[in-house]
Amino acid sequence: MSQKDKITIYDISRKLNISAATVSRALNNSARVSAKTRDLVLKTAKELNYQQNSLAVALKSGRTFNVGVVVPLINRSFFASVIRGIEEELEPKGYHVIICQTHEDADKEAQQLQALLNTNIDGVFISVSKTTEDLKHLEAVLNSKTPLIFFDRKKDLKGVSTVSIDDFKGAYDAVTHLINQGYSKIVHVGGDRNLNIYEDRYSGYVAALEAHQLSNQNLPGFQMSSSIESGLEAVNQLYDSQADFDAIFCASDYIALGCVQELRSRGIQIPQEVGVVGFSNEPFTSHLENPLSTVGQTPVLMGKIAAQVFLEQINAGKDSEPLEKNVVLKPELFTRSTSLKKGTV
Amino acid sequence: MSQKDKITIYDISRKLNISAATVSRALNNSARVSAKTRDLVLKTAKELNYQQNSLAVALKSGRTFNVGVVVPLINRSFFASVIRGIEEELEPKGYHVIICQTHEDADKEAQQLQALLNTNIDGVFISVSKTTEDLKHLEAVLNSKTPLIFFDRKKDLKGVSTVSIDDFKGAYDAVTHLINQGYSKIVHVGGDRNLNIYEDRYSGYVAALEAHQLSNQNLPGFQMSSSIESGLEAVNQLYDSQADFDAIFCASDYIALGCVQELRSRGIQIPQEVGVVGFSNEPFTSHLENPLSTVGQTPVLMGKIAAQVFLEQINAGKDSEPLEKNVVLKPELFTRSTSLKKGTV
DNA sequence: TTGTACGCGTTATCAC
DNA sequence: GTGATAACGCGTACAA
Repeated sequence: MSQKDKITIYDISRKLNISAATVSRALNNSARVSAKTRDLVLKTAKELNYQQNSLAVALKSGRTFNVGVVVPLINRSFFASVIRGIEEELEPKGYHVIICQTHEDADKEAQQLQALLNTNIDGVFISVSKTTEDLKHLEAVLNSKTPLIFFDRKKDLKGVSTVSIDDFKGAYDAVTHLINQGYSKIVHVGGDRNLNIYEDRYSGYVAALEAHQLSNQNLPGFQMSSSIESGLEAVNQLYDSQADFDAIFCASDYIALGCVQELRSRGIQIPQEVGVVGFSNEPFTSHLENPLSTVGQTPVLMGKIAAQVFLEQINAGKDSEPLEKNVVLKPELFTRSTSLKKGTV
Repeated sequence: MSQKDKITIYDISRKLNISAATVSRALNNSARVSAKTRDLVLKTAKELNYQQNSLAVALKSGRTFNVGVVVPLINRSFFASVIRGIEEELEPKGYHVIICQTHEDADKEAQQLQALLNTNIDGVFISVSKTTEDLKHLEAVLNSKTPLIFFDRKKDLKGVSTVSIDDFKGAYDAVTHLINQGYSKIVHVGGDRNLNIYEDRYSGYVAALEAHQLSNQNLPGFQMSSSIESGLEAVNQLYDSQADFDAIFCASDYIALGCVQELRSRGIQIPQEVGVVGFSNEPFTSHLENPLSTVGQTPVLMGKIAAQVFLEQINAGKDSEPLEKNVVLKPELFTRSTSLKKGTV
């Protein structure tokens, strides 16, 4: 069974004394083939264990049935889940998903995108890195007529469809929940507002405070990276500056975890003295002894919808105007132990 | 700047009134080109924003500079880190890493592998799913002369290099640590021993007990899936059967977390009454209020070494005998709060 | 040093 | 219904 050399449609055609063209037609279910020869071709193809060379097909057709997914970090549960959603939707249609991570590096992002383009990808899904400012590499994708879809983290670019969640509402709901639980001096430890998601979460936070006449307290604000260390540092700064606060709304679960750790090491009671809410619903948030309240983002659904948008674009034809679709998903608040001052939901 | 149509070496050759062959040579730094024409070609290539069509190159050369990584689950920190190690080693060499997940499904694994083969991948890294019994799809990879490398979870197959950690030693060290901390009735909640890693962890556990004359206690044993639920269930079964135990060595961190949760909900003191050790050093283990003791597997290093083995194989030439290299890494025990009965390391 | 011609495996467009 | 033939874009013997 050591079938080293790849067999082609020519091997089949020789064996059957027919032309390669006929074999190709038979394999592709063309109507212009007699049922008899088609069955014969299919049978011998199976016998010889023929495998279509998708490289040749791609070179000929221009379609590779490969799509690229570019994310900052692969090991964030959020991104892994979005990818899973894309896979679940696209693999049944014969597509392959190539995953790239940028490690939040704009240069690396540009390289990855260029490399994907070189392999004649059929489409690109991207959640941009937080250092991305220049958009040339994204425009290059559009210029090559390759469908481009932003998910979660997006940039302002014509002709690009986006799938995101309503970060404003997610933040607004989270802060409102804190207020309903009896907290009134709510600090926000946010992310880099260069990214739309962190900008929107900040705006939602501000709006919720305003809606409850709590916005004139001169509360300190933070823009930090999404990490445990940021959370530790933020809490330290709050106490160093003797700020008056009774709750922290964090732009990420990692920040929230850092806050919780530092608060606890200072002997602060959570949620009695200080309430904490995170963002993303990373799995570890529910594993903690005191599960963390957080905002869920339905990432699998996000991936599925992004994939559907891509398929629409493909079906519309390669030369049609890029359809610009903007889907916004609803976030979901998970109220767990770190924010339940009253003990009820 | 709407450069829609892809430009080829022919476009360059026409513009310069030279042959496409010369352009190709110039682009590939062939010695058989005058410096003058080479510079000219390179310059106009840049002007025209020429991008090599890697599909054509692949079809011609048989090399795609794509490698596939097949893992059970992408969102396990362990696998994500191995992938990162592979990337770090291979991307500088011009390779692309295509990631596939099998969701522990042998059929899906076979499909993924076949699909990768169809795209003329240059190599395959795989950690097999736990349901994999039939090895035909793996032999198919070998028959196609594509380098195949097992990491972590391996199968017995000739001509395949493997990179793994010493699971036996990892388990042996963990159990010995528990014994040194004063535990003597140590139960093992293991994984499916169809997988070599769980088999080895079980053997290491048994050997450590034997080495300390603790093996004749008729302790109950478990083979369960790696999940929180498994841990909950195992602890429940232990108490239901009124088993006499004072420590649990778990084959995974998720099982360990489940054990900890159930023990705590029953009011058992950890580590005073019962000690717990997990396996893998998933990040959440150090995030817990009571950080979980666990066995670390240096996954990034594992990925890097797997990549190096692959490169060796490639450099040895495609038709050379497949070199069978077996690298075994040393595990690293992280002793944290859940196993420190004496309070010291 | 450069050009010609061919092949990689497939599909599409012609004829017949 | 079937068979030549060209074409996708590139690399490379071979010839010049």
